[in-house]
Amino acid sequence: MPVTIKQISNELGLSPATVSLAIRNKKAGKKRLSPETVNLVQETARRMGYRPNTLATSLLSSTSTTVGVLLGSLSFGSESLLDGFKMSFGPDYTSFLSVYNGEGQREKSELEMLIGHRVCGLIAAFSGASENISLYKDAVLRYKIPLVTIERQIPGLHVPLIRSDHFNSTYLAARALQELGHKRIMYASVSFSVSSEMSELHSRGYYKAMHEAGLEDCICVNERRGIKDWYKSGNLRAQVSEIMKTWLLQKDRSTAVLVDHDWLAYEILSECSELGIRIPEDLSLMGIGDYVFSSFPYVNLSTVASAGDYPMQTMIGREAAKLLMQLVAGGEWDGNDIILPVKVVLRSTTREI
Amino acid sequence: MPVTIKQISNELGLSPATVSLAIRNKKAGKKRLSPETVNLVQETARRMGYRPNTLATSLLSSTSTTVGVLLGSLSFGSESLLDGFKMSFGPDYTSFLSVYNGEGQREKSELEMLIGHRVCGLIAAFSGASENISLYKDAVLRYKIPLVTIERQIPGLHVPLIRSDHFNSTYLAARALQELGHKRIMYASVSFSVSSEMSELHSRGYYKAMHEAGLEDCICVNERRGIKDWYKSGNLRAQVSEIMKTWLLQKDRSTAVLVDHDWLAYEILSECSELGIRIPEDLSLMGIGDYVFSSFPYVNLSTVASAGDYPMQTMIGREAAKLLMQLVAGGEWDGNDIILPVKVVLRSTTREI
DNA sequence: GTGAAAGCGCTAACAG
DNA sequence: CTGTTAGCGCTTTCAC
Repeated sequence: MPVTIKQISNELGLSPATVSLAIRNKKAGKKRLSPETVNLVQETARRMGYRPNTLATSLLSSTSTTVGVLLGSLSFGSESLLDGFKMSFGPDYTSFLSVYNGEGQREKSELEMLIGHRVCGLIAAFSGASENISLYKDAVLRYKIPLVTIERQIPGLHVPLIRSDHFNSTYLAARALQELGHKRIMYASVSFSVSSEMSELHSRGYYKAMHEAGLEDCICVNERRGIKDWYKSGNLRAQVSEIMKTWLLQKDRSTAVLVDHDWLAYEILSECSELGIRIPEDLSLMGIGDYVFSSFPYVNLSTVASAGDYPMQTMIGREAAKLLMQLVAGGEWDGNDIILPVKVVLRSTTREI
Repeated sequence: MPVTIKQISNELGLSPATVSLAIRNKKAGKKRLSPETVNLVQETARRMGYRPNTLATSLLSSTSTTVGVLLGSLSFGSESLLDGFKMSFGPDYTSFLSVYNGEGQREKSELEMLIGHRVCGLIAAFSGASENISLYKDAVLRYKIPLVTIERQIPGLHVPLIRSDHFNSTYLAARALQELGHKRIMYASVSFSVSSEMSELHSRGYYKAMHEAGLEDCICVNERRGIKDWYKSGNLRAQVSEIMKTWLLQKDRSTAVLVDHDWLAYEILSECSELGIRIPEDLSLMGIGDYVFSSFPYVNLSTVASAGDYPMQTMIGREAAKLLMQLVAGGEWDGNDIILPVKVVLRSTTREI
């Protein structure tokens, strides 16, 4: 049913080559087509609803304008990430969206599909499944597909990583709390299988800030298996109870709690209101991430935000896509990962002490 | 750089045809290849990192396994929608994600791209820009691309629409409030250019419930231009002030307010806490949508939710993709739109009176 | 059992 | 200024 160049050429009694040139108005070399022909052809093409078959063009030119986006899951914040990608993709590029929902097998098949579609570039959130590393290597080394990663590195493959500055998130947060006069600052984290690098950096930032200030650290780490919907209300309840129990049992209670993630803070806010613990009077609370709800007046959570012009997820998406576009255009990578800066935002869940 | 069948055939001294058959292990007709050949070829293909070029296959077969997803914007809730799509797309399908950010011109070019890529199916949120209708028609009528719409109809094109039951959202909500004993129920809405159909149905549902009960209606509609980030904190402030002012000035104040959208309710919660209006003691508040935050204990908003197994956006995505897959497989559409059922969820922002 | 040839839609080279 | 030819990578007849 699609209209082809051949159909137009038959309709007009011209050769396909002429039609092809006329449609794109290509004055290649010295051979200018007559303006009448060009007009006639373009007019006819429009009338017949002709849409060039990108598949054919890509096949012929061995290049495409499609980029693959491979994500581990579609959850809260993904929309901002995708929005960031869109900001930097050129207007002529389209993107495939692939999601593997934390399944290594799916990650593999989605990646195979993207390679099969001969994407000209790739943005991926690697799962960590070692059996898939060779496929990523194939994509980059054999198929020469420029690859930019987010969230975590792919071991053995030297490609750019774009991420938030996890180390400074906790470092600056702890420092900010210290400056408010807090001495006993607890750090609570819920780690997911997906983010071990992140947790590691978070812990280190916190330690450094505490040790530099000569303060004692107090850390409370919990596990949460299953990344799907982990942030939805209720799914963090057990971890939050654990954190609050730890706090309640402290002989010398911390005056501030710094948590891994805003969503954890939201749950703690709930828990505290049930427990009759007033925030920030009884306890200062700080999150990380600055998700939409944190700036919402009703919540007004102190947190660590992107220091850039957009929310962190958007920044990551934007920078990742920007770099990818450069690589696709043949540019060189300077070899450095992009660590996006953060800043502390003090709102009303923290107080001076 | 990509590995081709020809390379494999050269490597092995076989013909491309044999290799092609062996790779897919196709025993077409009676001509079974010798198992040794099959093994040898498959082994070699694996070793060489062969990935079939989908572009070539699609071109040859005039079919593809890519579906186009065209959205007006990427905002809060889009991730659930996309997740819903993914749930129903077959594992062999990939999707293009196109976003036009409310710009008619962009909608056109993205749609053209999708057609150019010869997607086998299309899910679209039409912008309402009449100049683009003919292109949608071209896609469906000329290119025979099955199309499923979400959010709004495309005038003049008889294709399925998947949406939430807007009418019953307000109808059931108003009824629920009546059952709690409320007589004076205000309905406040912030309408966007994008959603006139929705607003219309919302109003009608509310009216019906009030008139059936013999109660007087009180409606307060505000405009909010620019759909991008309309829900972010602060962007609804003016509208919310207007709504609260209307309420404060009522001679006989409404005991309940029903709003168009949970996010509006969140803002009202903030506004009320600043104004010293207690919810639900002074005023019962009900939203529509049941977004993640509504079920969050700290908010606990009474609202209208999906009556299905998943949140509304996910349901819409799931059902839209499911129907599309049926159409792609050659199935017939029964001609009816899919209106997804809703239910009232009473939480703690409403009280009996 | 395997190979040769044609063609999907398009464009680049080269003739005319 | 326009037409002919060849070929991108793949699969499908149809011969051998």
